[in-house]
Amino acid sequence: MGSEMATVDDVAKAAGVSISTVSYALSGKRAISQETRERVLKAAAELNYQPHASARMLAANRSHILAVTAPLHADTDSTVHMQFAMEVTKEAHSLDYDTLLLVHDDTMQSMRRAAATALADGVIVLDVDAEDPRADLARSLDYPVVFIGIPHDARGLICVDMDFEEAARMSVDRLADAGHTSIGMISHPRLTVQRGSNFPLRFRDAFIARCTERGLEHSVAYPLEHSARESVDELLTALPNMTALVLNTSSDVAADASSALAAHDLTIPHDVSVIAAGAAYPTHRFPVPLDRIPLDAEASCTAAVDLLVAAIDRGEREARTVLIPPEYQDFGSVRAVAVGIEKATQH
Amino acid sequence: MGSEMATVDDVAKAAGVSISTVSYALSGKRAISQETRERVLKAAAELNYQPHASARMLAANRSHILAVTAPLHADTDSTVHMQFAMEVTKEAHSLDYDTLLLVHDDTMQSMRRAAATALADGVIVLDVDAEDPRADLARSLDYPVVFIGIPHDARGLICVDMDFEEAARMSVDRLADAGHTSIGMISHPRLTVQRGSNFPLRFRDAFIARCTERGLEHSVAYPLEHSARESVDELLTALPNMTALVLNTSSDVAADASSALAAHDLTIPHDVSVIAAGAAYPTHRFPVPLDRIPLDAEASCTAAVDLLVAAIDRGEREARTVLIPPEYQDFGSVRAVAVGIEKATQH
DNA sequence: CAGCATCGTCGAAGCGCTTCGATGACGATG
DNA sequence: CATCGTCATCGAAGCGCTTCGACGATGCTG
Repeated sequence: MGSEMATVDDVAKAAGVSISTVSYALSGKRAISQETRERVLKAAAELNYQPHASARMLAANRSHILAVTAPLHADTDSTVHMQFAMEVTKEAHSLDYDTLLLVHDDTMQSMRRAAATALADGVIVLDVDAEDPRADLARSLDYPVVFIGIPHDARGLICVDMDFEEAARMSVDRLADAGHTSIGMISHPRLTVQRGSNFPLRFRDAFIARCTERGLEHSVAYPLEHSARESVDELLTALPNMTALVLNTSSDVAADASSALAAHDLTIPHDVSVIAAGAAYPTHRFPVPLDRIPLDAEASCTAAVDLLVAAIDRGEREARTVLIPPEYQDFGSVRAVAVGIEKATQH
Repeated sequence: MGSEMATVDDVAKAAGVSISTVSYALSGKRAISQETRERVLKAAAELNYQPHASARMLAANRSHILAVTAPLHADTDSTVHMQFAMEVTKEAHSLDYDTLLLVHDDTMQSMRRAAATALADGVIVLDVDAEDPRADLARSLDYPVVFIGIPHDARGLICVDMDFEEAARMSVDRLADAGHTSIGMISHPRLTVQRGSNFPLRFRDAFIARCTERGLEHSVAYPLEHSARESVDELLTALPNMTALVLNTSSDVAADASSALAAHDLTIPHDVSVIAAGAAYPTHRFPVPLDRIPLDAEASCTAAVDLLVAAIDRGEREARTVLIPPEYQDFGSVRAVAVGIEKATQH
């Protein structure tokens, strides 16, 4: 076990062939006779040969490492990013890549370093802002980069993200189809939105557009911190007849929604139907479980890593944006409103 | 920016010195005249020279990469591990190391590979079980490994962990000093404990020992899933006079504690004083904020990385266990019991 | 002033691997 | 039977860096 690490030379000697033959037999990059290959494989196995990573990197000019950058905003929910980092790692592993974690204040510099020193073969960018400076960096770098999230100016970039617009439409449609005509929405905490995180805006705009399209009363609130209370108050002022609530917000705020509604003597789903859309956190264990359109880390990360590896291994670098279709999970927090009765009471 | 990457040769030519002089000037491993060094530094800066990572690794036989292994137990709270992974990464960065994320079912193999291919210079092991097979692996490997968590057989290993025993004692003392005489404890979910995670046992045993020592009534419950309800029921059956509760459990269960107590018409801290000990999650935003002895990822990770780097760079490989002293955070969930009155009512 | 450290620099030998071009053996071709 | 293409293998040239030993120059020492 501890015995000195075996090298290609050792394998070559043991198999009675040259070094290059060993290399070709193991990589399959040139034809090698069945017989010789088997001899090499056997020798390699017996010596427990493992190619020296840096030697391989240097010679092949490829590290088989992907870098994952996650900036550390104070307001950012780092557990979400880490979930993404994990999914990236899993998918990368299945494609024979390792992942390097780059979590520094200065993501730009990390990215530049990873590229300049050839430490990593490519980069996955997490937590993308609308005006993310890493977009320009990526364009200038001539180096494979895939964004999970979509910056405002996505020209020339490869991006993957959940289809937040579709998720918003799906939420509105679900509620409208159930007869709701006055829908509130709680967005992400003000700070996140102000910083210019991209997806809250996309979701909100699509929400408003769809409500307008379907002729629904609507209003959007931005919570201040970790509580939903003020937002619910706001919404009920703006929409006294509100019977439905769409949450596209942080875990804290979503968890607080039912008690915030309870403060107004409203219960889910009897008085208010609720959907948590783009939720990275589970909602089925909330005191009142909520219907959910999950932010599916696995789907996004798988797609992103596949694209990145394609860019590295097969040179597929054309810009493109891949949207992951949302999926609706029903936990019973949306209730149909009897339209006739509703109308009757209003008249 | 995009221009072809500069190499030592380029720098050497630009500075009018030999390659080795450049290397020594940059590394400082041999004396170089002030004047020459400045010339080299200037040339390097102008060419934006960044040493090629794999070349450096190969020549120096050191990758400047640390591996972080986090096995993926289904029952495990991966966000906690990821928090640790992040802290490790931050500290590693400050010591000029990068971190590779190894999150596979087969942690053993990952570790072996990292060592055998010299991909990483050392490994940080997270989520350590009492009977963790990685302990034996580490002993057999002659390779720097640091455990965050303490396996049952820690001989020959370098381990870092929070001092759970001390945290348990601290909790008991706090409550006992406040006059409580009947203390319940909710441990980690049954599955975690059964799997042999190490720290729940250490905490529980120290809790029991201290209670016994101070002559306090006590009982321990193991929740089944994510709810505290059954555990609270159990404890109140075992300890009808219970006035204090120590939580050393998962975030879900801890968050549920106040409502589980409320079901018995008990409020915190009026009827029951509560301490969350060894909590990786924040408790001050709970409906009722809880006193907390945090599981301080930063402290453990900093210590662990420092030890690992010492083992790598300075060969300090002697076995040792470093315990991080716990720290008490008061959020008002512990209330003093007037002993005289208590006694009076009992008589 | 011969003898000896010390300092600053250079050249060259690798680190372990990949990969290109060359070579020989062999059967197929005209 | 000379020629050519294929197939399997080998040798050698790097990849970009670190590091060891050597060497001239300089400054001390006795």
